[in-house]
Amino acid sequence: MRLGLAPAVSRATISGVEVFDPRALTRHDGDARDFEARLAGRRILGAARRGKFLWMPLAARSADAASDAPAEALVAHLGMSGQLLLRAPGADAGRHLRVRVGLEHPEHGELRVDFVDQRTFGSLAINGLVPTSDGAAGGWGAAEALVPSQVAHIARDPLDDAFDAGRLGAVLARKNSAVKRVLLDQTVLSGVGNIYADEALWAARIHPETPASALSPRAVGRLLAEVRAVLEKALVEGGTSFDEQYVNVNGEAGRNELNVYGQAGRACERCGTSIARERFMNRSSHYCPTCQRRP
DNA sequence: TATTTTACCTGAGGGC
DNA sequence: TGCCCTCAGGTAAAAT
Repeated sequence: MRLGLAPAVSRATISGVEVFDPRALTRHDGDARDFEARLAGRRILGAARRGKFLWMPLAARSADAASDAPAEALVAHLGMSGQLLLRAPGADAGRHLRVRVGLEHPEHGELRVDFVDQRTFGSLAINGLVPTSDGAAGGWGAAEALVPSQVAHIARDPLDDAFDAGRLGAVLARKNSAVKRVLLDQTVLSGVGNIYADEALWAARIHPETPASALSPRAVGRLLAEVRAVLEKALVEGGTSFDEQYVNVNGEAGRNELNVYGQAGRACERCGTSIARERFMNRSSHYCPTCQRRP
């Protein structure tokens, strides 16, 4: 989504903002009027991402520009069902349109970004930027070593050049929690949700309930490699469309195919054993009982 | 302090 | 037909 958004929003000026549902602003610390007023007339500098958080740094208003570095950003988290759709100005609103951002781009002309969200777990916010703790760029597509303050506690994703693999190993070694629980903890590593956790654990042949501290350094290395492979594949395929909520900026579904998630009862691709599904943290885990031995 | 559970939310789909 | 229940899951607050 960030890749699709970046060329359309970079250097564009926000011509107007309409908030149709205030629940889309649960991460914003002002009301809808404040949100609209603070965005109108601002210029977007780019589109950056860390894990599942996306943000668009905003140029300072010329009057209060103390430095060249942006001071705040428009932050988005899509939750489960959020979409940022790039649409022509006259396009249909659709049923779950929550926020509409009108843009004027120096080359592409008039555009709009629609924040559409069925389940309303996603939201937008205007948030101050703070320096990164490690001094590296804030995330993918970030020009500066800055990150929105509400994203500062989120770890880098495993594909980020500045990702600290040593720290991951150290955290895993001292956690007795199930390894899948740790994979889902965005303060340890980001970008992995329920689907990609199951896929990476299957690929690494590790049972989701294995205590993180019980993994050998070799197993940790294998797991990290598979997490990276799963994320890279998903990015190439444009994401995973388990239902119609997962789409790119043009509303197109991802084509990523899965080995275990949602495959309960089907034969394991490697050994033919029936894929198991069980409750885990109020959701589901999918795994192969033969390839992924319960500890 | 560290870990685990729950609330938030809508729509699809199944059972009766 | 229509009501009730379950399920989907990321985050952060609340509970243990």
